[in-house]
Parts: sequence; structure tokens; C-alpha cells
Amino acid sequence: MSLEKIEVLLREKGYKLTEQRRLILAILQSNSVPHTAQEVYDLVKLAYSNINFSTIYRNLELMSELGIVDKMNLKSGVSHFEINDREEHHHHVICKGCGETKAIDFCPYKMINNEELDKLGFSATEHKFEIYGFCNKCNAK
Amino acid sequence: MSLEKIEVLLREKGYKLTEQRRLILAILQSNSVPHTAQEVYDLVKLAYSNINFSTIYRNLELMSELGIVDKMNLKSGVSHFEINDREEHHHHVICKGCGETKAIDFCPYKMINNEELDKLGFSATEHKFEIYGFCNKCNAK
DNA sequence: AATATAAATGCAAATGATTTGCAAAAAGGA
DNA sequence: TCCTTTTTGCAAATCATTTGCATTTATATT
Repeated sequence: MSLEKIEVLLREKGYKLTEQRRLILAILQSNSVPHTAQEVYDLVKLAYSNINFSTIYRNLELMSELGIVDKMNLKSGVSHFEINDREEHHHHVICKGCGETKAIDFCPYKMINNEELDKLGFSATEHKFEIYGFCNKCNAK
Repeated sequence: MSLEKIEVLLREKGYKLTEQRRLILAILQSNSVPHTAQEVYDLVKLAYSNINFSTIYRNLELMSELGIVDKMNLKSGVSHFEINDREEHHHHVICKGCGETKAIDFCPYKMINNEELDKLGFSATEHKFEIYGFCNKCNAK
């Protein structure tokens, strides 16, 4: 997602594209590896030494609510964040070695029979599908 | 998994099937809803009021390493545990209202074309599929 | 440009989940 | 019974995340 588009998305809801937000986004945009809040904090700190942890958290949370950022629970206890780089809904394969993620087009939700959910008396709003494993770089090692 | 089988698994590694472990397992076996450590603690406490939180955590962790229990990260910040019914692999729908989960039989991984993963140079080891929404109880409110 | 208003930040402290060190208790085996 | 190892309870520590509050900043308005 381009910075302009992101700024529009923010402004639409009355939010501003601040220096801090710009820096957080720059980190997330700089590579396809999802980062923890701690990692984002450390990296932003290099350019903006006064940044505070709560600013990182508040903004990652806000931007994930706005759909600018994807928040994922790759493992227990820590959330990982990455730029939501695609317009279309998609899922990921995630390398357990280096943490790199790649998008896949296949969406299981399109396959699922709504009757099955109805039977459970359940109305769905979101879903998550992730495949874990090793990229060929990490497999080689 | 039967208690006998579990006891064998534990003994093989030099662990014992203690009263506390028995109670934890009883909770997890009593229904198919994954429980948080807190929930397990509360429920075990009813039968064994002296139980300690660290005992719960240590054992859930141990048993999940031994494959007796499945540890899942349904949402950020809390792990959920359930007995590993290794016979049938399954996924869940998760109610955002009350947190209740229900098993679904559909597994998207069976649908996915391995060529697609090969194209990405990726070898898969695990996957996760979860549907979020509201159960009819919570929908009614 | 000065003022008003809402949003955003930094700071410090609080919270919630999970982990750890340690001494005492329980379980086997020799 | 004695010895060794595992397990437990307890208290304190740790780690990730959130919150309240006073101050600063951005933007719109006069």
C-alpha cells in the first residue's frame, strides 16, 4: 500500500500521518518479514530516539484496525505486524526459520460450505489460514 | 487419547502421572473446547484447592511438548490447550463474543495444491485455519 | 498570525500471562 | 530404609501489552 493511500485512509477517519507513524510504516514497508512491536521500536528508535513504546503499540493497533497493517499471532505471547500489501484478501506461508512470509492466493473460506457453519449456529466475520514450514533458503541449511 | 496411553508416554520419558496431572487431563478431556491455563486452574482448583498456577503452566507446557496436549494461539496474549486427538486433525470456529470454540471437520490443507507451495520453494510442516464470528447465543444479544 | 479543538505523544505506572529459583514434599528404585 | 530424581507450592521475576494523564502537535477557524 502506498503512503498516499495510507494517508487518505487515516485522514478519512480523522487521524494524521505523523512523523512517528511514517517511521513505523517505513520499517514495515522495508521488508516482507513481519516484525514484533519490540523490533519496530528498536528500528524506529535509530531514527527517532525519543519514540515511546506506547506510541508503537497504539499505532500498530490503530493501523491494524484500519486494515493498513496485518496483526498476526505467529507464536504464543508476541504479536507480529506487517504491511497489508495487497488489495485482495490473501493468506500466507510463514518460514519457521527466518520468519519470512509469502502470500498465497488460495483462500479456504471460499471453499467452505456455509451450511456447515449454519449447522453450528455460527455467523462468520473473519478467518485465518496460515501454513508454516521452511523456505528453500532455510531448508538448505 | 486414553489415560493409559498418556501414562506410558510420560513414563517413557521418566515423568510420572501425578494427581495434579490427572486432574488437568480430566479437565481437558471432559469437553472438546480448548481451555486457557486460567480456566484449567479454576476448574482443577474445585477438586484440588491447593493446586498452584505454576503447576498448571509447567504441566500444560510439558504435555504439549510430549504431544499429549495441543497448544494453540487462538488470540493474542493467551494460549489455549486441548487434548491432542491425534486421530482426527481438525480446526475451529471461534466466537468473538463468548470465546467458545467448536470444531469443524473441513481442512483446507487437503485442498491446497502442493505445486503452489513448491512454486514458492516452500516445504510445509503445519498449518492453521480458524474462523472467527459469533455463536447464535452471542448473536442474539 | 493567533486561537480553539481534537488528536497524538511521552512518561510512568498498571495489568495480565507466563516463567523462574528455591526449598520442601512425594515417588520410585536400590 | 536410604538415596536420587521428579514434582510441587510459593513468591518473586519477567515479558508483552495497555492505560491514565499532562503536555505537545497538527489542523481548521477566526
